[in-house]
Amino acid sequence: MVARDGVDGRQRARRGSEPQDLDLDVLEGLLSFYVRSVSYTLSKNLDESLKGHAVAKGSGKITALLLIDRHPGIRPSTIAEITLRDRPSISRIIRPMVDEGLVEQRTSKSERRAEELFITEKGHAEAEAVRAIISEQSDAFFADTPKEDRAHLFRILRGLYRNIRGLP
Amino acid sequence: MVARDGVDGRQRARRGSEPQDLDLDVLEGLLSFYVRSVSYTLSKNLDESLKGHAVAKGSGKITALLLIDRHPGIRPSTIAEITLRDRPSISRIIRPMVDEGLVEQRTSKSERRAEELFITEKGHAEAEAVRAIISEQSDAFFADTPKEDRAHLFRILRGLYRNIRGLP
DNA sequence: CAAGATAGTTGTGCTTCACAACAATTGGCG
DNA sequence: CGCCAATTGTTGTGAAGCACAACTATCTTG
Repeated sequence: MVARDGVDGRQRARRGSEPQDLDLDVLEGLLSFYVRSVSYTLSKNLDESLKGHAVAKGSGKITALLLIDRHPGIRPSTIAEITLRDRPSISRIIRPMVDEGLVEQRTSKSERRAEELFITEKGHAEAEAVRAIISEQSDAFFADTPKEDRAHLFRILRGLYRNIRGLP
Repeated sequence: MVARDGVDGRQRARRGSEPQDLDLDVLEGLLSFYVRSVSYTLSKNLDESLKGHAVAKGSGKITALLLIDRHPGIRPSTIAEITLRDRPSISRIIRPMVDEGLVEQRTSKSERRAEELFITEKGHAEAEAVRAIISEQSDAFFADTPKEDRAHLFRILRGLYRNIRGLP
């Protein structure tokens, strides 16, 4: 019923089959499709905006930087839990940040297995800059979206995240 | 102030440093963090539910299957536009589906560069099965979310997607 | 002190995805 | 008609994200 052609002789006008008018409701139930699209676009935009910014490329680095900035002494395994990644991933995310002098790593006194992470001055400045860019980019992304929808979206997504994590 | 320990002698109870009570509002503005978390969890769940189901592993295959099922004659490049992927990705997604007999590929009569994709009976059955599983899994995912929030989320995400695509 | 659990690291491989390059085909314009 | 640019699908190649296994060091428990 949809996107059919040829029979009615409109072969020539079909230039790319105009994907606009395709029945996207096919994917109605496919939440993951829309979520993926938004997620993909957001992180691509972010990578673009942060080009050259030490933590560019990879939402993992950004999240880690912000977490360490606001939670001095946080441990890698905690970051792993929060970001739904495993410990090796966090380890590989943090090492370059230490190498670049954004973060300092000290073994905990009370538990010498654990490492405590602290932001450096350079790292803090970077975190501030990143926060500004994120905010700006977020505004641009939502330019055509009503403010209340934006608030809704945040609230709902945060709720889903808490469910995923098993938080109250 | 957060995640501190040792001083008060509660070393034993610190099992994982209780990341629950961390101030997640740090990431308030970081929409991409929540979106990534939800996206990641959804596709992981989906992969799990679809284990063994031909189109398991990869939202790309699922989307392609459903699109071809509902839009006979759709072309790979159109699927690429819709799913925000590039043509090589779609090519590599579709070939195994053709090999497994889910999809048939015929070169268009009016434009011999283009391939038109059609669902086979086997593919249609698979699409139906996949739709059922998706719906089921979506219900489970939203079990603790108010119905209206779910509707909101769909509407807002669809709007953002349309913005991304430049659709009206 | 021995056994098991935990924190962080390193090794390795899988999956996703983009960019570049290519052949085949089409359309436009002299 | 004939050449050139654009488009469709494909293959080559490499980068990035991420998981699982395995290892060392440390801590807890019996």
